[in-house]
This record gives sequence, structure tokens and C-alpha cells, in this order.
Amino acid sequence: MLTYTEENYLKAIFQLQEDEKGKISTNSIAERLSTTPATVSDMLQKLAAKKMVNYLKYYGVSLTAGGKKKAINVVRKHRLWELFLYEKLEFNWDEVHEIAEQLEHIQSETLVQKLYDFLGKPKTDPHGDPIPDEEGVFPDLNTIPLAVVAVRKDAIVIGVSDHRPDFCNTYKRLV
Amino acid sequence: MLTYTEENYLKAIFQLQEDEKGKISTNSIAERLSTTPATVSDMLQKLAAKKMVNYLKYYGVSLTAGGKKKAINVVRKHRLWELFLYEKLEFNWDEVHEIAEQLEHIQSETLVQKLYDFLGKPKTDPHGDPIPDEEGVFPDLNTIPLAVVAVRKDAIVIGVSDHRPDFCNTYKRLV
DNA sequence: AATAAAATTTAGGCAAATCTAAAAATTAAT
DNA sequence: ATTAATTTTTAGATTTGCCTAAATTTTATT
Repeated sequence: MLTYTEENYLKAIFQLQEDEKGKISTNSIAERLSTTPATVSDMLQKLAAKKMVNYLKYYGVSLTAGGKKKAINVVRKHRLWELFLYEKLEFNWDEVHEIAEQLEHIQSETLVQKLYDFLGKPKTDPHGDPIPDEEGVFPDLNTIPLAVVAVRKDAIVIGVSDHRPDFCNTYKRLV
Repeated sequence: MLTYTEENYLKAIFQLQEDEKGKISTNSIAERLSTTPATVSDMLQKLAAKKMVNYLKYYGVSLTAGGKKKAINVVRKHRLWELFLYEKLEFNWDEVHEIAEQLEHIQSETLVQKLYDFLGKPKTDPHGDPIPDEEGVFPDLNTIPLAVVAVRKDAIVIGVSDHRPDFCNTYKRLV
């Protein structure tokens, strides 16, 4: 069983891996988690001992198959809870992230499954991010960055990548 | 801010105080929380330092006004989440306790309030236990123990005090 | 009331997660 | 290719929550 903190590390590594596409540095993890590189170094060794990451000192980390599975499950739970808060409890979309950071660590596979069904097997969260299915597969949303949409061409905004309340608060909601 | 563990101590003390009506012993807390008396002794001193309990060595503990408020809030959250799991996610009533033990520690007053409204400001959880309102006041349910109901008199069962899955599982649901 | 039993607290330790400061390794720059 | 700068790791501490074993205090028994 992983601790709350360990789950956060796996999620951070997973998300950095998506963005940066290369080796993940100790510093980038530290920055993302607002901690020190020393602490990250320590934790990576623990996660390596638990076979959650492949770790070579001074070279960087990547997730093992098992680590990736755990990470995706955390992301799935985070996004499902965000959607629940937004759709069912009528939170604003800028308020949901912080609470979902806590809810994503609740342990119960049955709960995730029932929440998924309750929300109608959704494909995206309130920020437009894809929600993986029970197998950990992300839906293909066929999106392109707004910056590359041709001039005078119609387009539908389906998501934002900046989740900070300050940014989200600029808009009432998507679409 | 209280830790997850501290919240569990306050809840345990609160519930023991309701049952036993006298001084709460170190041993009874240890038993309820499945830990050792030594650990409890330690924690009581920490909680006393935080003004959450009145504690006199070798004599027992009681909650301060502040500690009681926190404890009731945890109970409130626990019961609201249980009801959510049961009513909205269709869990069996014997499965909800364990998950609610985790959910009761999610920090967000807004969340509790919105959940309360979402569930229709309920008065009882799936076990028939009263849910305190936003002020921490428990609704008066006007109940008597089944054992003192007169012979040949009609009565409606509104709750059970044993929350263990084994016991609850004997019945499909209340009423 | 003295002693035995039970309850409680203290002492000393351990693991997790964090930090700062120092050391080591890698990368960049002249 | 040395040296300087940066990144990463190790070392040594701290806090929280927990344990066992020993000491202390209270309660019960004869």
C-alpha cells in the first residue's frame, strides 16, 4: 500500500513525463511538489525499492508499469471528484482542484467505480482534461492547441491547461 | 489545524463520553482505537497542549468546548458521507462505514455545507444515527430502545447501534 | 493498612516525511 | 581540458505517531 505522499510523487512524475517527454529531473519534481531536491532524492529511492519507479542515481526517473498504473488511478480519481464537485455540488470550477487533491487519496476501488457510474462514465473533467476509464485508458479527445487554430476558422474550446484558481476565475465556465 | 489522527481521538472521546457518561479512561480510548494505552497517554498530553481536552494525569479526560466542536464536526461529516454513499452511490449500508472513516477527514467547510444541501439537510444516516446541523446541534429523534417497547405494541425501528458489517449484513436495510 | 492487581505514565526507540548544510557527480564555460 | 556552475545525493536533525518495557500511581483484596 502506498502512502498519501507516495501517491503524490507518482502523480507528479506521471504528469511531468507527459509534459516533458524526456527524463524527469529531481529538481523538476521538487519544484512541482514544493519541496527540496534532497527530499525528492530520498523518496525516489524508496519508490524504487517498492518497484514503482526506475531510478538511476544522477540520471533521472521514470515510472514502472506498476507505478504508472497507480499514477493513472490517482489522476482518474482526482478528475472524477472534480467533476462531482462541479456538477453535483455546484462548486465553481476554480474551487474544485484543492478539494480533489484530498479526495484523490481515498482508498476504495468500489467507490471509484460507483462514482464513475454515478457521473455517467464521463470523458472529461471541468477543466476539459480527459478522465481515464477503468482500464486506465485515456479517451482520445481530438484536440489541438488554440494557438494553432487557423485564422477565421471556427473552433470549440474544450479545456484549459492552467488549473490555478486565479486563471480559472477569469471565466465563468467553459463553452 | 488538527491531524487525521488527532481528529480520530477527539471523535473517540466524544463517542465514549456519550456512552459512558463519566470520566473517560486511557484504556477505553486505546481499546476503541486499537492502539496501546501508552500511545493514548502521549496523545492526550498533546491534545491538552492544544486545548482540545481537559486532562488530569491518572484521572481521565474530557473534551473542551473547542474539542467537542471539532469532534461533532467529524461525526457530522462521517454521517453525511455515509448517507451519500448509501443514497447516491447505492452502497449497501454495511459497506459505508469504512469509506466514511476516510472521507470524514476531508478539510473543507464549504464541502460539508454543499453535501448537506445536496442530501436535503438530512436528520439521520443509514444506521439511523442523528446528523448534527451546521451549528453542531443533534436533531431530537424521540426514540427508545427496542428492548423497552411494550409487548404487543407497534413500533418503527429507526436505527441500530452496532455498525459492524457482520451485524448490518443480517438485514437488507432498515424499515 | 499492607500488599497484590490493575491502570496509567514515562523512557527509549523506530519509521515516515521533512528540512539544512555539506559532499559528490554532472554539465557548461572559458 | 580545466575550472566553474549546476544538479543531485548524502549526512545529520526534527516532528509525528506509534511501539515495548519499565516505572509509577491508583484501586482492590485480604
